[in-house]
Amino acid sequence: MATMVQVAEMAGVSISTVSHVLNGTRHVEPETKQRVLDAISRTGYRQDALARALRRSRTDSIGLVVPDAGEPAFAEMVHGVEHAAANLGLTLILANSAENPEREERATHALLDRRVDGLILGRAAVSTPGLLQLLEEEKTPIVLLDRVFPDLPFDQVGADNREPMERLVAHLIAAGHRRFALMAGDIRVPTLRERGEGFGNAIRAAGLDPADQIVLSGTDDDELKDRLLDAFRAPARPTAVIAGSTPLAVSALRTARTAGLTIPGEVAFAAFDGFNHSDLFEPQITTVRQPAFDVGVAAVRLLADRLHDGDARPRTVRLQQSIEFRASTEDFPGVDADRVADAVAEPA
Amino acid sequence: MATMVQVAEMAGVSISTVSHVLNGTRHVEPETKQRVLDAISRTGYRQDALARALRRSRTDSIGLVVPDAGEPAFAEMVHGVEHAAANLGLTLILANSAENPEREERATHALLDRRVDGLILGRAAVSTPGLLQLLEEEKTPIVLLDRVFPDLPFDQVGADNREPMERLVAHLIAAGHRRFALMAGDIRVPTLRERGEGFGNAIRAAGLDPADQIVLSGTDDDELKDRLLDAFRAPARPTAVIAGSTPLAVSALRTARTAGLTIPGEVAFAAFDGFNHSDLFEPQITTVRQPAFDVGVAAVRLLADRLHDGDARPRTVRLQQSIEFRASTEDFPGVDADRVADAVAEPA
DNA sequence: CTGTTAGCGCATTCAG
DNA sequence: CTGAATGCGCTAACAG
Repeated sequence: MATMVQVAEMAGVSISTVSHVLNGTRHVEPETKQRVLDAISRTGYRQDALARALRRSRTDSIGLVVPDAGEPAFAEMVHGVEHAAANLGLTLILANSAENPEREERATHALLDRRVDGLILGRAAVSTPGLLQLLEEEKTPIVLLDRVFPDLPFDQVGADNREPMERLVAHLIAAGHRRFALMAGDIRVPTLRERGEGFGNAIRAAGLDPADQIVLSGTDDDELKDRLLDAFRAPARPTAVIAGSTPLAVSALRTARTAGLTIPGEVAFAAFDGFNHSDLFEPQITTVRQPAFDVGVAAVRLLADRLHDGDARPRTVRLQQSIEFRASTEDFPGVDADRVADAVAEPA
Repeated sequence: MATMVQVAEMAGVSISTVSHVLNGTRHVEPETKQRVLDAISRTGYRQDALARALRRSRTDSIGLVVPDAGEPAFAEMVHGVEHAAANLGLTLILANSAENPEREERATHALLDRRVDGLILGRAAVSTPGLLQLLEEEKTPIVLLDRVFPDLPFDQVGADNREPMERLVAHLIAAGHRRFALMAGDIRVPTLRERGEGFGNAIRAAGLDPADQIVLSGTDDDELKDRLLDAFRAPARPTAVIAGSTPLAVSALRTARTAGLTIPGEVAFAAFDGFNHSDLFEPQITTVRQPAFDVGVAAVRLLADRLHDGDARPRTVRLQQSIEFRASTEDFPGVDADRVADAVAEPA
């Protein structure tokens, strides 16, 4: 590979001049400039991004750590981040922690050691003390992605999770549902916790008895399924199930199948994040859709702003989710009238 | 950030010694080594990957360019590549060409300029002359991903596309189908071309009349839909539709809906790549499933081998696809007996 | 067993 | 308007 030295020799100028025509950083006589340009194209010279970065102390790259590259929602965020980064001329270094605290810390260090100009971090459900300390001390701008932590002094982007859950549950209550099962999942994850909170808010706001609601939280998928199955087989089974994420939705759907319950005939169903092309398949699932691509874009935007003004006050951006109402919550034959009467008779 | 110089000063040794304890590259007296280690932890020193890479002429990173980061199959490959790269201590620089030749060339250059140790390239449907020339001249190891080009002197990984298509079509023919529609898509893409070829092979092998088959190729999605709709409305409409990719499957399903045809009641259907969790939804779609994650892993493996032995003969690896047979091709009430008789009476 | 030194390829200050 | 020289932070001869 040719270096500036060979270009300079061929053009009969100093490497300083080559550098300046390359970067347009000072005036160069048109004629010499042309000689340099010719030498560049004849040698096929290309700037070495590494050496340039070392000298300038900027890499024009950003790092992205996601907690689960396999989940479609995160894959979409990666897509959005890549897109926005490319638009700014930044290259993207990607790492996946796979919800593993050690991998998360290692990946974060690896990216920082590569001197990324900024880092977008979707934290794992649980982080190492080392990572938390690193976050505190690190000077490189960091944006937290998807999983929003209230008290951290970082720019953060995520979806608004409580509001759509409240709206969804209110909708189902208005349709007559009184007993819900929520597949809440790992509530150490802010996203899932917030969705769970939205659920609680809606139940209380409607004056329903929280004791009638089944909230299944935990990290053991098999156990969640078992508990949901028990609920399905109990005398007063839930008439509506809400899943807080795609994996939880898969578990819920499998459990409904195991229990022999049809959707929406025997149980209503809705999911956050959900499945692609839900409009094409039965059951048509009511879905709270997160603008995952845009969340990624917004993260880059926050990062770029911070790169530009390091002292601005940290911002937390919440993107709105939309609810795609479909048959899975609409076409059920109606809730058992007795049970509805019970629930209404003895509000919380 | 602390540099080796401060560590060396604090430990009372030369930077050379610091470097050697860091890299374990020559023996250091246990006692001095300990002093260095102490100084490192007290200063919070971390190696600068940039400077290290510049000096060593290796970045311990690899580049990945995908043609469509939004397609789930490629997202899975990205996941697989990241996973395998991380296992080898390599960081991943990701770029998306979005099927745009200029972006592809720009991205490839950007990664190469960053001196990635190797590059995994999923080519766009059409590349610039500049990219082709670059590929020819470039010394950095390159592995072609997913889209296999027969005559190129590169390591390549992709799925075997002809065989499963042949098997699928044979299966459908055995079930009585004689008139197919293939959503072939952009046959400049090797993957789609190979799937199309597999289709042709199967038709010929069965002695069916190619003229009875409808092969819809092209890049204009609306036009493909229109032509499929025409086919659906023709007197002798196809009894089975095969989609060569997920986007094509979406188009086909929408068109079937427009035409008011039920699956599999009135038309059988199968798709390559398909949808996640197809077992949970109706219609349950027969799917040719590509091991996308493993394709990504295999690409890294090829690249690592090449990094280790640059002179080995280029290899092309084809991973096998599995066919998930489901109701969409199984439970149709049967093909129109007359038409079957016709087709059998006048073989190609 | 350890230290000194010369670059890796570039951007940039300082001279001219 | 252009060139010479310095150093970003590190590794790897080379020397002792």
